[in-house]
Amino acid sequence: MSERDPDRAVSQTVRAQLALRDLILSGRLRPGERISELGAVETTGVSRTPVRMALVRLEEEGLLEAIPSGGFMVKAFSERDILDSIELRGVLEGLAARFAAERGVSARDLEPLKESLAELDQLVTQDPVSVEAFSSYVAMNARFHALLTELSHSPPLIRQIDRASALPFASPSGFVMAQSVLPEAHQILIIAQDHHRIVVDAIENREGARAEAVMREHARLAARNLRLALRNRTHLDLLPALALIRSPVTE
Amino acid sequence: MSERDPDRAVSQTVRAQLALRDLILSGRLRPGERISELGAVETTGVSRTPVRMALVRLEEEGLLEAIPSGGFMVKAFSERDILDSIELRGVLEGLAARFAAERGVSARDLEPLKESLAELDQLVTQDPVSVEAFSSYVAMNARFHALLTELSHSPPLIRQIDRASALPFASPSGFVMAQSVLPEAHQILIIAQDHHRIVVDAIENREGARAEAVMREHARLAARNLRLALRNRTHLDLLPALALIRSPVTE
DNA sequence: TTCCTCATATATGTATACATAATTACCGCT
DNA sequence: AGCGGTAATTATGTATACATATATGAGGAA
Repeated sequence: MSERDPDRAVSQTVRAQLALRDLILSGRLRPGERISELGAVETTGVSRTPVRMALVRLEEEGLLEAIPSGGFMVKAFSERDILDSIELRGVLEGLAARFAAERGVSARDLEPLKESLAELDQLVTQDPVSVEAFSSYVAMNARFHALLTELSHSPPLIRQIDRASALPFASPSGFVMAQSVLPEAHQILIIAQDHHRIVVDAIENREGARAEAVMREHARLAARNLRLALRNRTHLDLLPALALIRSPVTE
Repeated sequence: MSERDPDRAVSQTVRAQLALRDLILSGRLRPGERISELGAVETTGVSRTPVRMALVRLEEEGLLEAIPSGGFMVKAFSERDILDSIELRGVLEGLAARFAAERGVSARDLEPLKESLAELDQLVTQDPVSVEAFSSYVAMNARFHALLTELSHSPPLIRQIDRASALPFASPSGFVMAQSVLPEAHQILIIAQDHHRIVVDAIENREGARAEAVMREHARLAARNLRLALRNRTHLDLLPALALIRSPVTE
């Protein structure tokens, strides 16, 4: 009853979850910092019950860690943790691609993936890729990966991939924006798109091992992007997820 | 204030979670059935708040599914879902074994795994394996898999494996008890133990690909056990997890 | 000065009351 | 007799009040 019209659409729990996630990823809540329920109530404007729900969900999401004595703290990640999360996602996406290849995909189901591939081609072929192009690349890339995952037709696997990709630095598009300011940008984009093309081809020809291997290697591009971005320390602001890293990157 | 001494140790939330999980796995709550919060309050004896917490956690655990209009229902699994979950666990454990092999494990860290291996040997070498032996095999097998997972030294991966193994039919020991009444029991046990031995050897010699491959194949033993158990329809009561399966096995 | 203890305060865990949305049942109409 | 609409009931989402456990600070004694 206390709500105005514009907010009525989403639940208080979701609103609290979004607000807290934003606070964490933006770095305003530092890794290791304890999250006060009362404080969260003040900043989010909702009561303790939905705040607690949101905290539990964020813990399952991997952004928070339960404190043994009670409550939650912001999780801290090492660079190794991030690289492992990327490798993990690659392994899972590799399994999805192998399932799709081994089990076969109807031409009708493969259609959307090929369309997505063609859309990506449009972007990659322009030589100086504009920053706006990178933004839309992020969305289209996410769509390609989502479609590919679905082709596994395996709900348990899709669920696990979603969970693994929930951490922003592990998502398929996690470090794409870092490319936009790197000299190697265009090369990496071309290679990534080649991976996309190969995996579609492998699925179509039911080459399971090939599809799996290329998706694993594809994920490692994200690891390369991360390392490159950490070398040239500039433009780390493009990667809010790095606010969660343990020691080095805090400005 | 309302608690007696013996119960004070665990929180109401955990108690509700355990009670509800037991209700689900025992099949008293059927797949697809909506879980009434009020009903859960009556059966568990705790109030709505911890019940809701438990429901959220069980959803993240994979046993419940959120209903769009609100509330939760018991999740239903197909036989394919179960087989995929097993394959998924194998892939993740394979990654853990590969990490351990590639990154190297100190002799001191490998010691507990070798001890666990030796303990398992003791059991496997008796020819007619007693039913009690199978029970302790379940615990020792779980320990071996947990130790192996830890050797990856990768918190994100360990976390994902724990999540994947949370579903009872996907856990490393999920279908071991089914073996106890199967004629092929001893053979499968011997093969499984050989896998254990090989993965330790592969890790010790830093053979990443071999370690990964054998753990994948190892998980497929569980799939074989499942299929065998579903053929000889006897003793399905040893596998309470199958209460979650969609169509066939409901008595 | 330092450490231990006790008291106070604040935090989380739990219970319940209230409001709103959804589902169901019943009645009327076609 | 079947379908649709409305009302009533029940369910979930939210807020808050209460109890308990933990953490912190102050005071006293060694």
